[in-house]
Amino acid sequence: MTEAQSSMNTPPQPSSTVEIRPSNVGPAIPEDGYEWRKYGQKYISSIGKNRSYFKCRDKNCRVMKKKVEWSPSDPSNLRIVYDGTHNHPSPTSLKEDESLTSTAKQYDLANQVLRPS
DNA sequence: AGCCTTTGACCAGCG
DNA sequence: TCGCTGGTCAAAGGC
Ligand SMILES: [Zn+2]
Repeated sequence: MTEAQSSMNTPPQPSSTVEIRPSNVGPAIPEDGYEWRKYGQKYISSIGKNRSYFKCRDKNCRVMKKKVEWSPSDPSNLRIVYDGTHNHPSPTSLKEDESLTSTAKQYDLANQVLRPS
């Protein structure tokens, strides 16, 4: 039978293209004052946790990588691991008195995350 | 137009 | 030697 008939049938269901940025993969993109581009996500069975991979968007910062690790049952508990070093000033000013007072360095503590092999 | 995000597959190193 | 895991890349679509 001609295909163009048969009333509605075998609908290709195009609305199922591909999942569009559901934003439900993680707790949220924690902005620490820099901009990052997510380039991968994997579940590490070794520790039973999810791990997201972020890269600094700055051209002078391509070496700076950020890894966000969070428990599948506790997305609120994030573990941020920074790799590399920034070679450019903060693209976005955190606040205005952060660099003058002790307000800054708060994320520095996050950098102290130990790296157990 | 550009930029962003997501998923799958591949590769390499190690024990 | 093999298997496994972790890590990265590419493509597509949407705003
Ligand atoms: Zn940077």
